[in-house]
Amino acid sequence: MSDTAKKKAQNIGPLNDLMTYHLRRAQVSSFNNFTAAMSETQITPGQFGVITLISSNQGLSQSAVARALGVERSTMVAVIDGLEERGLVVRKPSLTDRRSNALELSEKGKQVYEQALELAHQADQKTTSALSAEETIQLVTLLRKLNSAAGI
Amino acid sequence: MSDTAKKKAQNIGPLNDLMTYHLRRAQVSSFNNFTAAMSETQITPGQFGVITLISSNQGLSQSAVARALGVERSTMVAVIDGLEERGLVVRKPSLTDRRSNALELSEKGKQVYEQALELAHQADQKTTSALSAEETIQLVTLLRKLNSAAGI
DNA sequence: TATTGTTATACTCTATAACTATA
DNA sequence: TATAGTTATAGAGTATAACAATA
Repeated sequence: MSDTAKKKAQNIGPLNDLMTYHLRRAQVSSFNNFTAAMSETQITPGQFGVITLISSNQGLSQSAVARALGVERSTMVAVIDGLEERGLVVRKPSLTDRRSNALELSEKGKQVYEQALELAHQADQKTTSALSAEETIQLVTLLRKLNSAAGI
Repeated sequence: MSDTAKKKAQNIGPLNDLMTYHLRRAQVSSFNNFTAAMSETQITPGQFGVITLISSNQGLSQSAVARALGVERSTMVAVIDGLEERGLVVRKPSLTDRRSNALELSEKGKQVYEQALELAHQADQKTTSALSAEETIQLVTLLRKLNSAAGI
Protein backbone atom coordinates (compact mmCIF):
# COMPACT_ATOMS: atom_id res chain seq x y z
CA MET A 1 0.00 0.00 0.00
CA SER A 2 1.12 3.52 -0.82
CA ASP A 3 2.90 5.43 1.93
CA THR A 4 1.01 8.50 0.88
CA ALA A 5 -2.39 6.90 1.39
CA LYS A 6 -4.15 9.13 3.84
CA LYS A 7 -6.48 6.40 5.08
CA LYS A 8 -4.53 3.55 6.58
CA ALA A 9 -6.05 0.09 6.66
CA GLN A 10 -7.38 -0.93 10.05
CA ASN A 11 -6.15 -3.80 12.15
CA ILE A 12 -9.02 -6.26 12.02
CA GLY A 13 -7.67 -8.06 15.08
CA PRO A 14 -9.47 -11.23 16.20
CA LEU A 15 -11.80 -11.15 13.19
CA ASN A 16 -9.01 -12.81 11.24
CA ASP A 17 -9.37 -15.96 13.36
CA LEU A 18 -13.12 -16.32 12.90
CA MET A 19 -14.62 -18.63 10.29
CA THR A 20 -17.80 -16.55 10.41
CA TYR A 21 -15.91 -13.49 9.23
CA HIS A 22 -14.19 -15.23 6.34
CA LEU A 23 -17.40 -16.96 5.25
CA ARG A 24 -19.22 -13.64 5.22
CA ARG A 25 -16.49 -11.94 3.16
CA ALA A 26 -16.44 -14.80 0.68
CA GLN A 27 -20.20 -14.75 0.37
CA VAL A 28 -20.24 -10.98 -0.27
CA SER A 29 -17.53 -11.44 -2.89
CA SER A 30 -19.40 -14.24 -4.66
CA PHE A 31 -22.64 -12.30 -4.43
CA ASN A 32 -20.99 -9.32 -6.14
CA ASN A 33 -19.52 -11.51 -8.87
CA PHE A 34 -22.88 -13.17 -9.39
CA THR A 35 -24.76 -9.87 -9.64
CA ALA A 36 -22.20 -8.41 -12.05
CA ALA A 37 -22.20 -11.49 -14.29
CA MET A 38 -26.00 -11.61 -14.29
CA SER A 39 -26.53 -7.99 -15.31
CA GLU A 40 -27.63 -8.81 -18.86
CA THR A 41 -30.31 -11.19 -17.60
CA GLN A 42 -31.41 -9.05 -14.62
CA ILE A 43 -31.76 -12.23 -12.58
CA THR A 44 -31.09 -11.86 -8.86
CA PRO A 45 -29.55 -14.62 -6.74
CA GLY A 46 -32.96 -15.30 -5.18
CA GLN A 47 -34.67 -15.51 -8.58
CA PHE A 48 -31.92 -17.80 -9.84
CA GLY A 49 -32.58 -20.22 -7.00
CA VAL A 50 -36.29 -20.22 -7.81
CA ILE A 51 -35.99 -20.83 -11.56
CA THR A 52 -33.34 -23.51 -11.00
CA LEU A 53 -35.67 -25.31 -8.64
CA ILE A 54 -38.59 -25.04 -11.07
CA SER A 55 -36.39 -26.20 -13.94
CA SER A 56 -35.38 -29.30 -12.02
CA ASN A 57 -38.87 -29.92 -10.60
CA GLN A 58 -41.45 -28.72 -13.11
CA GLY A 59 -44.90 -28.30 -11.61
CA LEU A 60 -43.91 -27.88 -7.99
CA SER A 61 -45.85 -25.52 -5.74
CA GLN A 62 -44.92 -22.13 -4.33
CA SER A 63 -44.84 -23.56 -0.84
CA ALA A 64 -42.47 -26.32 -1.95
CA VAL A 65 -40.11 -23.75 -3.45
CA ALA A 66 -40.28 -21.69 -0.27
CA ARG A 67 -39.47 -24.70 1.90
CA ALA A 68 -36.58 -25.77 -0.32
CA LEU A 69 -35.07 -22.28 -0.18
CA GLY A 70 -35.76 -21.77 3.51
CA VAL A 71 -38.05 -18.75 3.22
CA GLU A 72 -41.69 -18.13 4.12
CA ARG A 73 -44.32 -18.87 1.48
CA SER A 74 -45.62 -15.31 1.83
CA THR A 75 -42.19 -14.16 0.65
CA MET A 76 -42.48 -16.26 -2.49
CA VAL A 77 -45.59 -14.45 -3.72
CA ALA A 78 -43.79 -11.30 -4.86
CA VAL A 79 -40.86 -13.31 -6.25
CA ILE A 80 -43.17 -15.41 -8.45
CA ASP A 81 -45.16 -12.27 -9.32
CA GLY A 82 -41.98 -10.68 -10.68
CA LEU A 83 -40.96 -13.75 -12.67
CA GLU A 84 -44.47 -14.14 -14.04
CA GLU A 85 -44.67 -10.45 -15.05
CA ARG A 86 -41.42 -10.92 -16.99
CA GLY A 87 -42.97 -13.93 -18.69
CA LEU A 88 -40.42 -16.41 -17.32
CA VAL A 89 -42.66 -18.45 -15.04
CA VAL A 90 -46.32 -19.46 -15.36
CA ARG A 91 -48.70 -20.37 -12.55
CA LYS A 92 -50.78 -23.31 -13.77
CA PRO A 93 -53.60 -24.81 -11.73
CA SER A 94 -52.47 -27.98 -10.00
CA LEU A 95 -54.32 -31.04 -11.29
CA THR A 96 -54.24 -32.71 -7.90
CA ASP A 97 -54.73 -29.87 -5.40
CA ARG A 98 -56.94 -26.93 -6.23
CA ARG A 99 -55.30 -24.79 -3.55
CA SER A 100 -51.88 -24.81 -5.14
CA ASN A 101 -50.18 -23.52 -8.26
CA ALA A 102 -48.06 -25.80 -10.43
CA LEU A 103 -45.08 -23.65 -11.41
CA GLU A 104 -43.48 -24.05 -14.82
CA LEU A 105 -40.88 -22.22 -16.84
CA SER A 106 -42.15 -20.69 -20.07
CA GLU A 107 -40.10 -21.17 -23.25
CA LYS A 108 -38.58 -17.75 -22.61
CA GLY A 109 -38.00 -18.76 -19.00
CA LYS A 110 -36.10 -21.87 -20.11
CA GLN A 111 -33.91 -19.79 -22.41
CA VAL A 112 -33.17 -17.20 -19.73
CA TYR A 113 -32.45 -19.95 -17.23
CA GLU A 114 -29.94 -21.67 -19.54
CA GLN A 115 -28.19 -18.35 -20.09
CA ALA A 116 -28.26 -17.53 -16.37
CA LEU A 117 -26.83 -20.94 -15.49
CA GLU A 118 -23.86 -20.36 -17.77
CA LEU A 119 -23.32 -16.87 -16.36
CA ALA A 120 -23.51 -18.28 -12.83
CA HIS A 121 -20.69 -20.68 -13.66
CA GLN A 122 -18.67 -17.80 -15.07
CA ALA A 123 -19.23 -15.86 -11.83
CA ASP A 124 -18.13 -18.94 -9.89
CA GLN A 125 -14.92 -19.11 -11.89
CA LYS A 126 -14.20 -15.48 -11.11
CA THR A 127 -14.90 -16.05 -7.41
CA THR A 128 -12.46 -18.94 -7.28
CA SER A 129 -9.89 -17.52 -9.72
CA ALA A 130 -7.25 -17.27 -6.99
CA LEU A 131 -7.53 -21.00 -6.27
CA SER A 132 -6.13 -23.92 -8.23
CA ALA A 133 -8.53 -26.49 -9.65
CA GLU A 134 -7.61 -28.81 -6.81
CA GLU A 135 -8.13 -26.12 -4.18
CA THR A 136 -11.51 -25.22 -5.66
CA ILE A 137 -12.63 -28.84 -5.35
CA GLN A 138 -11.27 -28.96 -1.80
CA LEU A 139 -13.22 -25.84 -0.90
CA VAL A 140 -16.56 -26.96 -2.31
CA THR A 141 -16.09 -30.38 -0.73
CA LEU A 142 -15.47 -28.85 2.69
CA LEU A 143 -18.45 -26.53 2.32
CA ARG A 144 -20.72 -29.40 1.30
CA LYS A 145 -19.60 -31.35 4.35
CA LEU A 146 -20.17 -28.37 6.63
CA ASN A 147 -23.60 -27.66 5.11
CA SER A 148 -24.93 -31.19 5.06
CA ALA A 149 -24.07 -31.47 8.75
CA ALA A 150 -25.98 -28.25 9.39
CA GLY A 151 -29.02 -29.87 7.85
CA ILE A 152 -30.14 -26.86 5.89
CA MET B 1 -36.00 -39.49 5.40
CA SER B 2 -39.35 -40.91 6.44
CA ASP B 3 -41.42 -42.58 3.73
CA THR B 4 -44.48 -41.03 5.26
CA ALA B 5 -43.19 -37.47 4.92
CA LYS B 6 -45.79 -35.68 2.88
CA LYS B 7 -43.38 -33.01 1.60
CA LYS B 8 -40.59 -34.57 -0.35
CA ALA B 9 -37.26 -32.79 -0.62
CA GLN B 10 -36.72 -31.03 -3.91
CA ASN B 11 -34.01 -31.82 -6.40
CA ILE B 12 -31.74 -28.79 -6.23
CA GLY B 13 -30.18 -29.70 -9.58
CA PRO B 14 -27.30 -27.53 -10.82
CA LEU B 15 -27.21 -25.53 -7.59
CA ASN B 16 -25.15 -28.36 -6.13
CA ASP B 17 -22.31 -27.53 -8.51
CA LEU B 18 -22.17 -23.82 -7.68
CA MET B 19 -19.68 -22.40 -5.17
CA THR B 20 -22.00 -19.40 -4.74
CA TYR B 21 -24.76 -21.67 -3.47
CA HIS B 22 -22.59 -23.51 -0.96
CA LEU B 23 -20.99 -20.29 0.27
CA ARG B 24 -24.42 -18.78 0.85
CA ARG B 25 -25.66 -21.84 2.75
CA ALA B 26 -22.54 -21.91 4.90
CA GLN B 27 -22.85 -18.22 5.63
CA VAL B 28 -26.51 -18.56 6.65
CA SER B 29 -25.56 -21.48 8.89
CA SER B 30 -22.73 -19.57 10.57
CA PHE B 31 -24.93 -16.49 10.91
CA ASN B 32 -27.58 -18.56 12.70
CA ASN B 33 -24.99 -20.12 15.02
CA PHE B 34 -23.53 -16.69 15.74
CA THR B 35 -26.92 -15.14 16.51
CA ALA B 36 -27.92 -18.04 18.75
CA ALA B 37 -24.63 -17.99 20.67
CA MET B 38 -24.78 -14.22 21.07
CA SER B 39 -28.32 -14.12 22.48
CA GLU B 40 -27.19 -13.28 26.03
CA THR B 41 -25.19 -10.30 24.82
CA GLN B 42 -27.70 -9.11 22.19
CA ILE B 43 -24.76 -8.30 19.90
CA THR B 44 -25.47 -8.64 16.18
CA PRO B 45 -22.83 -9.73 13.67
CA GLY B 46 -22.57 -6.15 12.42
CA GLN B 47 -22.15 -4.75 15.92
CA PHE B 48 -19.54 -7.39 16.69
CA GLY B 49 -17.47 -6.25 13.72
CA VAL B 50 -17.67 -2.66 14.91
CA ILE B 51 -16.67 -3.27 18.52
CA THR B 52 -13.87 -5.62 17.45
CA LEU B 53 -12.50 -2.92 15.18
CA ILE B 54 -12.73 -0.29 17.93
CA SER B 55 -11.13 -2.65 20.43
CA SER B 56 -8.16 -3.20 18.11
CA ASN B 57 -7.95 0.45 17.03
CA GLN B 58 -9.09 2.65 19.91
CA GLY B 59 -9.92 6.18 18.84
CA LEU B 60 -10.62 5.52 15.18
CA SER B 61 -13.33 7.47 13.38
CA GLN B 62 -16.76 6.38 12.20
CA SER B 63 -15.69 6.77 8.59
CA ALA B 64 -12.67 4.55 9.20
CA VAL B 65 -14.89 1.84 10.67
CA ALA B 66 -17.27 2.15 7.73
CA ARG B 67 -14.44 1.82 5.21
CA ALA B 68 -12.95 -1.18 7.00
CA LEU B 69 -16.32 -2.96 7.03
CA GLY B 70 -17.24 -1.95 3.49
CA VAL B 71 -20.37 0.04 4.31
CA GLU B 72 -21.33 3.70 3.87
CA ARG B 73 -20.52 6.10 6.66
CA SER B 74 -24.21 7.11 6.80
CA THR B 75 -24.98 3.50 7.68
CA MET B 76 -22.60 3.66 10.65
CA VAL B 77 -24.50 6.46 12.37
CA ALA B 78 -27.39 4.30 13.59
CA VAL B 79 -25.04 1.44 14.48
CA ILE B 80 -22.90 3.67 16.70
CA ASP B 81 -26.07 5.28 18.07
CA GLY B 82 -27.27 1.88 19.24
CA LEU B 83 -23.94 0.92 20.80
CA GLU B 84 -23.69 4.31 22.51
CA GLU B 85 -27.26 4.08 23.87
CA ARG B 86 -26.35 0.70 25.38
CA GLY B 87 -23.31 2.34 26.97
CA LEU B 88 -20.80 0.15 25.11
CA VAL B 89 -19.17 2.79 22.90
CA VAL B 90 -18.41 6.46 23.52
CA ARG B 91 -17.99 9.18 20.90
CA LYS B 92 -15.10 11.35 22.06
CA PRO B 93 -14.04 14.48 20.21
CA SER B 94 -10.99 13.84 18.08
CA LEU B 95 -7.96 15.81 19.26
CA THR B 96 -6.62 16.21 15.75
CA ASP B 97 -9.74 16.71 13.60
CA ARG B 98 -12.73 18.57 14.90
CA ARG B 99 -15.00 17.00 12.27
CA SER B 100 -14.55 13.46 13.48
CA ASN B 101 -15.38 11.35 16.51
CA ALA B 102 -12.77 9.22 18.23
CA LEU B 103 -14.57 5.99 19.07
CA GLU B 104 -13.71 4.10 22.25
CA LEU B 105 -15.11 1.16 24.15
CA SER B 106 -16.40 1.96 27.63
CA GLU B 107 -15.45 -0.32 30.49
CA LYS B 108 -18.78 -2.06 30.03
CA GLY B 109 -18.10 -2.20 26.30
CA LYS B 110 -14.77 -3.93 26.91
CA GLN B 111 -16.44 -6.49 29.15
CA VAL B 112 -19.22 -7.20 26.67
CA TYR B 113 -16.69 -7.43 23.85
CA GLU B 114 -14.57 -9.99 25.70
CA GLN B 115 -17.66 -12.07 26.39
CA ALA B 116 -18.86 -11.70 22.79
CA LEU B 117 -15.47 -12.75 21.43
CA GLU B 118 -15.58 -15.97 23.42
CA LEU B 119 -19.16 -16.65 22.30
CA ALA B 120 -18.15 -15.98 18.70
CA HIS B 121 -15.45 -18.65 18.97
CA GLN B 122 -18.02 -21.04 20.43
CA ALA B 123 -20.32 -20.33 17.48
CA ASP B 124 -17.41 -20.96 15.12
CA GLN B 125 -16.79 -24.33 16.73
CA LYS B 126 -20.43 -25.27 16.25
CA THR B 127 -20.31 -24.15 12.62
CA THR B 128 -17.28 -26.32 11.92
CA SER B 129 -18.23 -29.22 14.20
CA ALA B 130 -18.56 -31.58 11.22
CA LEU B 131 -14.97 -30.89 10.17
CA SER B 132 -11.78 -32.24 11.65
CA ALA B 133 -9.23 -29.78 13.06
CA GLU B 134 -7.18 -30.20 9.90
CA GLU B 135 -10.18 -29.65 7.64
CA THR B 136 -11.15 -26.53 9.57
CA ILE B 137 -7.69 -25.08 9.02
CA GLN B 138 -7.86 -26.05 5.35
CA LEU B 139 -11.20 -24.29 4.99
CA VAL B 140 -10.17 -21.05 6.65
CA THR B 141 -6.92 -21.04 4.67
CA LEU B 142 -8.77 -21.44 1.37
CA LEU B 143 -11.27 -18.73 2.31
CA ARG B 144 -8.46 -16.33 3.28
CA LYS B 145 -6.79 -16.96 -0.06
CA LEU B 146 -10.04 -16.42 -1.94
CA ASN B 147 -10.83 -13.26 0.01
CA SER B 148 -7.43 -11.63 -0.14
CA ALA B 149 -7.50 -12.07 -3.92
CA ALA B 150 -10.91 -10.40 -4.03
CA GLY B 151 -9.38 -7.42 -2.29
CA ILE B 152 -12.26 -6.77 0.04
C1' DT C 1 -57.79 -29.23 11.70
C1' DA C 2 -54.09 -28.27 8.51
C1' DT C 3 -52.31 -26.30 4.26
C1' DT C 4 -52.06 -23.00 -0.01
C1' DG C 5 -51.88 -18.68 -1.73
C1' DT C 6 -52.59 -14.07 -0.61
C1' DT C 7 -52.62 -9.42 1.62
C1' DA C 8 -51.32 -6.06 5.04
C1' DT C 9 -47.86 -4.66 7.73
C1' DA C 10 -43.42 -4.02 9.76
C1' DC C 11 -38.52 -4.70 10.59
C1' DT C 12 -33.56 -4.85 9.28
C1' DC C 13 -29.91 -3.58 6.49
C1' DT C 14 -28.36 -0.96 3.17
C1' DA C 15 -27.72 2.95 -0.19
C1' DT C 16 -28.04 7.85 -2.28
C1' DA C 17 -28.39 12.73 -1.88
C1' DA C 18 -28.02 16.84 0.48
C1' DC C 19 -26.76 19.57 4.50
C1' DT C 20 -23.12 21.68 8.13
C1' DA C 21 -18.90 22.12 9.98
C1' DT C 22 -14.66 21.57 9.39
C1' DA C 23 -10.06 20.48 6.76
C1' DT D 1 -12.34 21.34 -3.00
C1' DA D 2 -12.66 17.39 -0.12
C1' DT D 3 -13.99 14.99 4.08
C1' DA D 4 -16.73 13.76 8.71
C1' DG D 5 -20.94 13.25 10.67
C1' DT D 6 -25.74 13.65 10.12
C1' DT D 7 -30.53 13.52 8.29
C1' DA D 8 -34.22 12.25 5.16
C1' DT D 9 -35.61 9.00 2.24
C1' DA D 10 -36.00 4.84 -0.38
C1' DG D 11 -35.23 0.12 -1.84
C1' DA D 12 -34.27 -4.90 -1.06
C1' DG D 13 -35.28 -8.83 1.52
C1' DT D 14 -37.35 -10.78 5.05
C1' DA D 15 -40.93 -12.05 8.72
C1' DT D 16 -45.59 -12.41 11.27
C1' DA D 17 -50.55 -12.50 11.43
C1' DA D 18 -54.81 -13.02 9.44
C1' DC D 19 -58.02 -14.40 5.73
C1' DA D 20 -60.66 -17.42 2.09
C1' DA D 21 -60.50 -21.62 -0.38
C1' DT D 22 -59.48 -26.21 -0.18
C1' DA D 23 -57.65 -30.62 1.75
